[in-house]
Amino acid sequence: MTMQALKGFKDILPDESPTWQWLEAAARSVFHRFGFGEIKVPILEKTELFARSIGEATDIVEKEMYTFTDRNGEQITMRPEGTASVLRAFIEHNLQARQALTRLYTIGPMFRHERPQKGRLRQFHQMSVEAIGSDHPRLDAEIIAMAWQFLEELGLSVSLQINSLGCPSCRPAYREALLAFLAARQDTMCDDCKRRSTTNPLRVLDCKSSHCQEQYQGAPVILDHLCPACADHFSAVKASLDQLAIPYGVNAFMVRGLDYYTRTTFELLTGALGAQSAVGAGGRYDGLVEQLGGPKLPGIGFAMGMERLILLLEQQNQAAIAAPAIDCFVAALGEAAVSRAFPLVHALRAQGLKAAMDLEGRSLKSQMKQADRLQARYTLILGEEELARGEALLRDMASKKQQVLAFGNDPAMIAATVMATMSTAQ
RNA sequence: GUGAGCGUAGCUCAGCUGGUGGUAGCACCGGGUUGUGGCCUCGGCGGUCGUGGGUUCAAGUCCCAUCGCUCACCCCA
Repeated sequence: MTMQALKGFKDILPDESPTWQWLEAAARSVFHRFGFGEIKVPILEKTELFARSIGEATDIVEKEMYTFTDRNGEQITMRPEGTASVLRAFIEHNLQARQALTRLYTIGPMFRHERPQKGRLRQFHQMSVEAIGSDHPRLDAEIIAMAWQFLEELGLSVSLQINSLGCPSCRPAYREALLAFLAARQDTMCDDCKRRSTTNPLRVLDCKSSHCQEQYQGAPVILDHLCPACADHFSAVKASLDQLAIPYGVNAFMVRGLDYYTRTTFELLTGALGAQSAVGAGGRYDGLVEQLGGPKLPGIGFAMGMERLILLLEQQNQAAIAAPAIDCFVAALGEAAVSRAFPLVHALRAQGLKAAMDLEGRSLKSQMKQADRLQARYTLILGEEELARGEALLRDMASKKQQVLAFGNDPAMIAATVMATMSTAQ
């Protein structure tokens, strides 16, 4: 093979970019209605930013980051997620001084060095949303509702699961209870679970092995160990979701892969992504802004995986991925006509039409085929006979009806005639 | 990091137990219609069978290695 893109890195070809543009437009539309503003942040950051926010012991930081030394000897990393960078920018520019609650979103590529598979790439794209400055449970519900609204507008059907991970005052006690429970079962659990019980004990309860699941019946559940404040908060989130008629399931075993999450976490799940199940996920991170050296402000956010959304759109909403049609194809026969058509097409484009022509002097049949393939709504036929009579034929491709247009020497005038005729014909 | 499957035309793929690579489909170009698309029909273009070794009289086919892709585990959007 000749030159190829890196493993897990994909080109987005012209065929697919209309879908991407449509997806981004849909996201912006919803996010703006909910009061979010776009922030664009760099793709490279100091490694320390991610190590401190995501957590030193997480898989992402331990083995998945694209980290290298730049020419000045500084350790830098290609962002594996968006929240850390956005919060860094929030702190750096004192955005909290402008309003009590800051609502930000960012769209762009993320990088994780994993083995690629369906719905998972090394460079992938996320739409990442953050709301900083309030720990009110209604904000949690509002954020989840926005994600839900977005998916509804995309025409996608997914399921929502929520959980609460507690806070620094209730999580340690739960963790202890869980560790004790797991310690008693070390001999009978699978190897993965043994490993997980030291690296990420919460994850053990999520094991797919039915043998493990059986012995975890009766395991301590985080929701039973929440402190009163966290329990009230979670109840209020649920009540607010009910108020908005957002359907959700509570999954006490839901865990997040990043260390910074507190209290509310949620996932948007589907069975249509191969081994991957989440199209989007997020949660509250009340200590993170302070931990990164900023003011003591709570926050909540989520990320949606764009490649995963597009996989779903392909299955659930074909209309979203249709190629755009062109307005007018100009078919010219013979050098004299082609020479007249060339400036005409330019004039049509200048007037705002999507116009095309064949430059190679192919047969009319061939040009009609091209017009058809481009899904042209109209074809303007410009042949020697018409030219001699000072006319052109405008063919409606769907109805096959053709009308004769007067055809003078001024391309702009012709263009105006074509456009006027087309708009009245519609 | 671990495991499995697959690399034949631009794309999707046939190719049985080794015996000269397909009239295959789609796409592309041209003809049937001396100037009219989507259907039909005829023809044309198009291949170092991923790469390198080995076995054999003979390898797309068997063996080894290597590169690549895909899917799954782990983990995650």
